[in-house]
Amino acid sequence: MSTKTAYTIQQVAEITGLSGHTLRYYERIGLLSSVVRAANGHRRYTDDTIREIEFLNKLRATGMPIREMQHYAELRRQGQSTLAERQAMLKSHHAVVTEQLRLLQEYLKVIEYKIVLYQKLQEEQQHESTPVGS
Amino acid sequence: MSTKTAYTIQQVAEITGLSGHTLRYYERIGLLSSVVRAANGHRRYTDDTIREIEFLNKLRATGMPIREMQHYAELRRQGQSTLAERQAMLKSHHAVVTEQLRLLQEYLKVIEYKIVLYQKLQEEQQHESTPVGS
DNA sequence: CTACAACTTTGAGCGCACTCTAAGTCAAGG
DNA sequence: CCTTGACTTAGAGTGCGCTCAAAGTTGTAG
Repeated sequence: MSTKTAYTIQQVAEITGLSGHTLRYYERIGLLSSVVRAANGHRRYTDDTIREIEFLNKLRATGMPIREMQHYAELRRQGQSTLAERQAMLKSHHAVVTEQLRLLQEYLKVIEYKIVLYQKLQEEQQHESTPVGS
Repeated sequence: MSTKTAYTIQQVAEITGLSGHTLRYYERIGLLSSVVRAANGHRRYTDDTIREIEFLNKLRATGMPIREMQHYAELRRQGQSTLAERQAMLKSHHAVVTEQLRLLQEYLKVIEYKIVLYQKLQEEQQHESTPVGS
């Protein structure tokens, strides 16, 4: 009943959506802690590592720079004494993303407005016989 | 009554948040149509151009690649016959951004969850054996 | 006249986040 | 034994979006 499921790099690539190249890259820049090796030197990923990668993916997708993720990973490695600092990082990132979200929504409205405007212009065009400059 | 207000590149930089370098760059890759020159060859921007730049900024901020913006600008230059295509581009981009927004909100929730988790872990830590103080 | 600041151009350089190449190892199958 | 294919490493290359450098012109102030 032990969760000894060990994934190959190929499998993890499929599961996480990262390429094998990127998985190795993430490991060597210190984003991934402790990837175990098989007898032949090949990487063997655990469920834990996969969950770790999936969280990293969410940080990336929300725009956290690699640099910051490296810092986060470093704190993680230092153990529970860094819980507060990690939490602070997440809070700060949360605020940034929230603001980003607000802006996106605002800009989306402008784009919507423009779509409607283009609609009107096209309708005008069809009701007119002679083209008019914009 | 004519709005003859002509801005220097420096002024436009301040207004739009883009650097002078970037304004020239945008012009040479064809994002900006028709920037008029003063007698000495210096650029003079109109209110119209500023509005154009501000809209481009919104497209950029919502993640539209420069390539796509170039296409959009090219269509603009071709006149009102491209209204439908430009509208289609904006609609497509709108859909992409909306999806992006959805994902961001989802990931934000995961981050929130983690912040709460870290809170709990810290509280546990304080209620346990080891004396505080570092 | 000189100095300086603000612009101009062309083209090179940079930071980020991958992405790929080359050369090598190893285990399994024919 | 030989080939195949999945892996390994270190390091080079790529694409994007700027960003800067160098050299030259122009207009104004002292």
